[in-house]
Amino acid sequence: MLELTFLREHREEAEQRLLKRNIDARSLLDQASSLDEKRRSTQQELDARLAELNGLSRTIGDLMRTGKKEEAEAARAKTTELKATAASLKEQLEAVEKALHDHLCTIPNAPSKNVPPGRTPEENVTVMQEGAIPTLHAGARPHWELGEEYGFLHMDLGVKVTGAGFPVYSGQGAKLQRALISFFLDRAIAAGYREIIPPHMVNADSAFGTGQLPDKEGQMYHATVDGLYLIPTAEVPITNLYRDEIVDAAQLPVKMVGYTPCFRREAGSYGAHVRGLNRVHQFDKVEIVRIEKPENSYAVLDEMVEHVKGLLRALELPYRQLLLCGGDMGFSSAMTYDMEVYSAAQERWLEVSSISNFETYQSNRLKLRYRGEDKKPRLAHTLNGSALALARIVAALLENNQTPEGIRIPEALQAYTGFAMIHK
RNA sequence: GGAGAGGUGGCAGAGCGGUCGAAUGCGGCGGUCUUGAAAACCGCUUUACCCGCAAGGGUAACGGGGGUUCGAAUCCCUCCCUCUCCGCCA
Repeated sequence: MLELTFLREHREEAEQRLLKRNIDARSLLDQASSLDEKRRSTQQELDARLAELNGLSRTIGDLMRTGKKEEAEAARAKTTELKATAASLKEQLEAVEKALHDHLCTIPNAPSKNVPPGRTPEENVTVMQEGAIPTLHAGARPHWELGEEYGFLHMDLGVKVTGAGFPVYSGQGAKLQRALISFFLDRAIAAGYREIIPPHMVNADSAFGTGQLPDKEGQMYHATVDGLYLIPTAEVPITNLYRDEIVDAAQLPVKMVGYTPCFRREAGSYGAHVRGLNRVHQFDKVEIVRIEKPENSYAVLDEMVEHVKGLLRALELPYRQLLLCGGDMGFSSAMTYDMEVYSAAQERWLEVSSISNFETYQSNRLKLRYRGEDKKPRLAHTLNGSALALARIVAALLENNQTPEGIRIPEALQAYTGFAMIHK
C-alpha cells in the first residue's frame, strides 16, 4: 500500500510516477483523498463526543463517591444521546476506514524515477548482456526431450501422481536439483545472508503483508479448511518474519536467504511456451530478502543484481539483465530487474530471477518499521530477489551443455553434484 | 481429537468495575558521584490516529470480535493462540 502521507504531500509526484504504469491515477487519487478527508473529519467528530462522554463518566464517578445520587442520575441521563451519536460515528468511521483501505489496496506501487514508462514486455530495457550464446551440435534437443531420453526428468509421472506442471526428477536429475540449491545457498551465506527455513504455508495476514492478497488471490493454492496458502515464493514467509516489528537501526540491514519449493497455480497461462520446465506449478527457488533503510535501498538493489550475476557467471550461462518498464512490473514493486538466461535448444530467453525494491509498499502493509537516529519509528524498505529459480536454470543448463556424449555440468557445480557429466 | 490452565508494556509480573496506559522488578536511555568503570542514587523509557507552525491537547489499544455498564485490563459471550496431561502420529 502506498503511504497516505506520501499521497497527501506529494500528490503530483505520485500521479506522475503511476503514469509509468500507464494508469491515469487522477480519479484514483481523488477518491483516496476524499475518503481520507471524510475519515479525518469523522474521527474529529467522534473523538470530541468520546471526550465528552469520558468527562461525564468521571463526573458521575465523583458524584457517586460523594453521595450526590440525584446529580449523578441527571448526568447519567445525558449520556444516552451522546452514546448513540458516538456509536453511529464509530460505525461511520469504521466504514470509511475500510473503504479507504480497500481503495488503497487497488493502487499499485508508484514506479521509481528511473523506471522506463511502457505497457508491454517489449518496452523493457535491456541493461546488459553477457556470456556467449552456445552453438549446439546437430540433433540437439529441448530439455524435456533430454530429460526423457536420459531418464532423469519425468513430466508424465508428475501428471500421474499430481497433475500437469508437477515435475518429477530422478537420479542425476534429482542430484542436480539438490546441488543447485546447496550451491545457491552457500553463495548467499558467503555474501552475509542468514539462512532461513520458513513454513511452506502461510496465513492470510502474511499473504496480505507482502501483497499476494488481495491482488493475486487466484494465483495461490489455497487450503481452505485451515485458511492457509501454499507459498508462491519464500519472499512471503521470510519477509513476514518481520511483520509488526520495530527493529533498531543498528540491526539493519537484515539479510536473509531461504530455499523453498514454490507453488503457483498459473491460472490461465497454458500454451506453446509452457512445455517442460518453462512454466510449472511447483519449482524450487532460493530467495534473498533484505530489510533496509530507505537511503540505502537502491544501492542494495544493485548489489543484489551483482550477486545474481555472479551466480549466472559461475554457472557459465549466457544471460541478460532487463529493467522492467512500468507496465510490466509487479503490483507491489517500485523497480524491478529481471534476469534471463538463454536456453539454446529452445532459442529462448527464460526469466530466472526477478529482483525488486518495494520501497515502503510492503512495509506499510506489514507495519515493518525501524527506529532511526531520532528514535522515531519509520517504515523500512524491503527488497527481494531470486537467487535463483531452479526449474528454468535446469532447462538452460541441460540444453546449453548437451553434447553427443552427455550433458556437461559446469565446473562450479561439480563439487556439489559429484559428477561432471550426465550420462544416459 | 479429549481434559485442564493461561494470554497484560522489550522481558518478568501485579492489578479483577471508576482518578489504570496500567504497580513493582529487570533491561534500556540520560544525569549525579568517580581519574575511568562498577556500585549506589535521581529522572526518563509503548504504539497508532486526529487537531496544532510549535508547545501542547484529544481519541484508541491489556490476544481478536461482540455484549453488560454512566464507566471494563477487570463482569458475560464467542473466536483465536500458547502451555500441561491423555490419545493419535512423522
